[in-house]
Amino acid sequence: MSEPQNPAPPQDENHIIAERRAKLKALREQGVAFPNDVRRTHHAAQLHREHGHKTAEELEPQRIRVAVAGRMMLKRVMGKASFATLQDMGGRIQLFITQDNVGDETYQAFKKWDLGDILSAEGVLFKTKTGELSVKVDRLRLVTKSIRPLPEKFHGLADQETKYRQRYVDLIMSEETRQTFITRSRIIAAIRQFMLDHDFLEVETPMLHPIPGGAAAKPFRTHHNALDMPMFLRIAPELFLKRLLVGGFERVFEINRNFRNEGLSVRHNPEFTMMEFYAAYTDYKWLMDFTEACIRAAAIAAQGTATISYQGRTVDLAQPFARLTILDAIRKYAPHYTEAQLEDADFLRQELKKFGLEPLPHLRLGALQLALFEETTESQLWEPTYIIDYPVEVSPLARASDTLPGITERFELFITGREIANGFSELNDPEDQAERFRKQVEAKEAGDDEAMYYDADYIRALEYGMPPASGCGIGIDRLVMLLTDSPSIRDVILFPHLRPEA
RNA sequence: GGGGUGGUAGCUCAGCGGUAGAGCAGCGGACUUUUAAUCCGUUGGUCGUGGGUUCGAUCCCCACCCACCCCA
Repeated sequence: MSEPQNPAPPQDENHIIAERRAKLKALREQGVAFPNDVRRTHHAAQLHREHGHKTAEELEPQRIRVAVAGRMMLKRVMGKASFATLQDMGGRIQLFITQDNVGDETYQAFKKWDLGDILSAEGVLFKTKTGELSVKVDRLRLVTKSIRPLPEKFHGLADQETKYRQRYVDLIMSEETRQTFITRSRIIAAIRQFMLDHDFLEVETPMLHPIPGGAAAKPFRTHHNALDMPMFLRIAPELFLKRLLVGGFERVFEINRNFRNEGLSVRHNPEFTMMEFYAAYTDYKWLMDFTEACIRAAAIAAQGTATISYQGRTVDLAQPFARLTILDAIRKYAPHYTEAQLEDADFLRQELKKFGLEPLPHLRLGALQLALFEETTESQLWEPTYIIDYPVEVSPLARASDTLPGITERFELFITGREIANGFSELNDPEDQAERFRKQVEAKEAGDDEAMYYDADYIRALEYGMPPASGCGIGIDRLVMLLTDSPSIRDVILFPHLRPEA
C-alpha cells in the first residue's frame, strides 16, 4: 500500500498572488512580517451591543478607546480619508482612517493593503453621519498579509464544491455558513447539558475495534503495526457502552464519530457524529419520551422554538411524537396493500423486486415487511414519528417482546422522511444474545455482508449481569440538518468527504 | 450504478461555429464621512481533460474527470 504523497506546490499562481507576494517580501524586509504581539480589547459584536445604541453626541464626550482586530473585508479610499470594514469572529466593525490621524507613512502603507489582510486598529468610538458605529483610528497595523485574493466581495463563493473543499474561504465569506456551525455547536452543547442534567456520565470508548459491532454496516479496515493485527474503525460504540452498564455506570452517553464504509449522499458521510446513550432500569417506552424531550431541547437551543421550519415546510417537534408499528405505517401511507398481501412473504418478495431490490433468501416475513416500509413509507414520515415493533431478525441487540413473538422492543424515529434515531430496550440475556450472534454469523455466511460478528467478550460481559436498560443512538448530523434547515449533510459537516481534487 | 444540470479571468457570471466579454478583485491616477463608495485609465484566459467532425470549435459529436440534484 502506498503512502499518500505530499501534494505538489499549488499551480494556480497568478498575477494577483504575485503582486501580493511582492508586498509580503517588502514587509519581511521591513522587520517582523507576521507579528504576534497584537492584543485587542473588544470584539465587533461587543462594541455594537454595548455602544451601538448611543448617539453621536453621547459617544463623543465619552472618548471610548478600543483596540480591535480582524480581516479587512471592505475598503473605501477617498483621498486622504478611508473607511475599512473589519470582520472578527462575532461580526464587523467599520474603521475610519485619515492621514491626519495615523500619519503619512501608515496611511500610504494602508492604501497598498489588500482585502483579506488581517489588521489591528486602535482608536476612539464614534458615529458617522449616517449613524454607523465606527472606530476613529489613530494606530493601524497590518498583522497578517493575505496572499490569496478573496472571492467577489458581494456574491462570495457560489460553487458548492469550492465551499466544501475550501471551507475556510466559505467561512470567511458566508455569514450563513458561519451561523450553521455556530448553531451546530449550540445544539451539541444543549444535548450534552440535557444528558448531564439527567445524571448521565459522558464517556469515551474505542474508535479502533478488533471486531466491528453494534450496527449493521460495512466497516473501514486498518492495521495495527506493533500488534500486527487488523483493526476496524468503529461502526457504533454500542457494545462498549453496554459493557459500562455491566460495570455499574448506570447512565452513560458518548457523542462521537462513527465510520461506515458506504456511499456518499445528502444524508450520508462516511464519518458522522452519533450520540449514543444507555440508561439502566428503563425501557423503550421511557426512552421514546426521553429522546423526544432531548430533541425538543436541542430545537429550542437552535431556533428558540420547537415548531420549526425545514425546507419551506413546518415540522412540529412540540407535540408528542406519533408512534406507529411498521404495519400500521404501511397501512396508513401505502393503503393499496391488502392485509393478506402484507402477511404474504412471497408477495412481498415480488413487490420488493419492483423497487429494484433482491431480498436475501434468509429474510423472513418481518424483515420483508420492514423492507417494504422503507421503500413505500419512510420518506413520507415528515412529522416526527416513532416506528415500533421491529422484527427480531433485524434487531440482534434488542430485547424481544414478552408478549409479541418475533418482535423486539425497538423503535426508529423519523423526521422529514429521514431516520434520526434508533433505540430499544436492551437485550441483557447472555444466552439469547449468544444465539442472536450465531444467527448473524449464519446470515453473514449466507451473503449478508452487513451482518454482525460474534463478540465473545461482549457475551462474557453480559454473563456477569447487565441491568435491564434501554439505549438510543441519535444521528447528530441529521438532527443539525433539521435544526439548521440544511438540505445536505455536507452543509453541517465542516470538512465533508469529497473525491480527491483532480 | 442510471438520469438531469453544470465546469469560461483569482471570484461572480455573459457568450454558444468566424481571432474570448462584463462586474468585482489587481495595477496606475483623482477624491478627508463612505456603505457592494464613486470617477478616469489599464493588466489578466491552454473556455474541465482527451479525441473527433469542420476551411475554422469555448460552441457540434464521443469518451473521461469533478461537482450538484434526482433515482437505485
